[in-house]
Parts: sequence; C-alpha cells; structure tokens
Amino acid sequence: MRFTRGRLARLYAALHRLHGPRHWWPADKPFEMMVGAVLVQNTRWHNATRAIAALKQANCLTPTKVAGSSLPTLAKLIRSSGTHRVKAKRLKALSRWLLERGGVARAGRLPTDELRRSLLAVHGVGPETADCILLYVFGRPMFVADAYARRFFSRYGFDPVPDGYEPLRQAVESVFVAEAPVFNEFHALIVWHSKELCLAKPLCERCGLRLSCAYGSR
DNA sequence: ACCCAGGGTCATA
DNA sequence: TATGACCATGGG
Repeated sequence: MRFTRGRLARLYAALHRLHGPRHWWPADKPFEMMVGAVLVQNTRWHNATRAIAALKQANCLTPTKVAGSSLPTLAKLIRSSGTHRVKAKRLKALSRWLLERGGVARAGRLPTDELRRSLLAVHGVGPETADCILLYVFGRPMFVADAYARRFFSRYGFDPVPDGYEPLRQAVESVFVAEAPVFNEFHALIVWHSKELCLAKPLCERCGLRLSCAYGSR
C-alpha cells in the first residue's frame, strides 16, 4: 500500500479523533527543545529529561553556559542521557551555532532549506535532529520520519515504507501538504499512539481505512 | 544477564 | 556509497 494524500489525511484525522490534540514537545523554551533534540538521540525520553533537569539545576541551560562549560563538566551533568561524552561535544557545537547566528529569532529569518543545511552542518545534528529543531523550534512544516513513524507506517500496512530517513520524509511530505502545527500534531500523535495506547485501541478498527494493522500482535 | 532506545560520526572497502 | 563499530545509561 502506497502513500497517498487521502490515506495520510485519514490516518491523521483518525489519530486526532482518537487521542485529541497532544500539544506536544516537552520543553518550555526554544533552547531547551534544541538540547532535548540532541539528548534524546538513540535514548529514551526518561533519561534525556533527567539530563535536562540536571542542566537546569546547575543553571547551565543557556547557549552561553553550555558553550562556556568544559566537556567533562558538561558530560557529568548529562550523564543520564547515555553516550554523554559524545553528546557533550554536540551540545557545545549546537550552542556555538546558535550564538554565531545571534539567537533563535535571528536564525529564524533564514528560509527553511538554508536553515536546514546550516543545521545539518553542525557536528552531531543529523536529519532527524535537524527536522525536530526546524519543526518545534522554528515552526517549519517538516515531517519527522523517525523510528516511531517508520514502525507506525509499517505496522499499518504501508509497503514498501521507503528505506532511509530522507526517502520516507519526502514520500510523506510530497503527498501530505500541511502547516507546521499539523506536522507537529502528526508526529506527537504517532508517538503517543505507538507508546501509550496502540494495544488498547488499535487504530485500524476505528479509522475505516481497512489497513492491515499489526499493532497488538507483538 | 541480556536487550535496546525518538541518531550520528567515523573508519574502512 | 554502503555497511559496521562505536558511543553508554537506565528500564524492561
């Protein structure tokens, strides 16, 4: 089953009807979101949020403080997020990038494609992290083609789910055209549905898409 | 005592 | 360009 505008629109509508708006990304400030996007790499949110809390506790959750901290100091603070020595370098690189660009508001003047290229050039920022930042910090309409999205589509019978991050993102974005708030909700709903309620309320029984949903059989 | 998570980089061939 | 090793904690 291929991606079409109709199928994705109905999936989105069904998810939204089932779970309601999630208004989701657990951070209250832009820099905190950016930090979270790095800390969550290949890690559970639980562990990433602990690290963010530690940074906050140490009064270190600003670009200036992160850029100015030593690697060992930073690494110690974010230890709970796993691969902490790696991530310490990445946080510093991202902070430097933000400072060089003169902050979020200033950086946000760039057009989306340029902003994306700029983010991808930062050490430790790959396509998924870049898209999370673009979507949740800069409000650009990006589909986050992460592991949840891949599993989700796969289990709902899309075949083939394009291999690799970019191909999946483009497959979705080329047919599902929407504003940033919709992509924001879409991502949030996929994650929420996948981890919280997929077993209790299989979407395929409610959305009328006749998808061969494999949720619940794991 | 395993297994892996909302990735990304780097070294090889 | 395409794989694979590596990073490393906390929860199941």
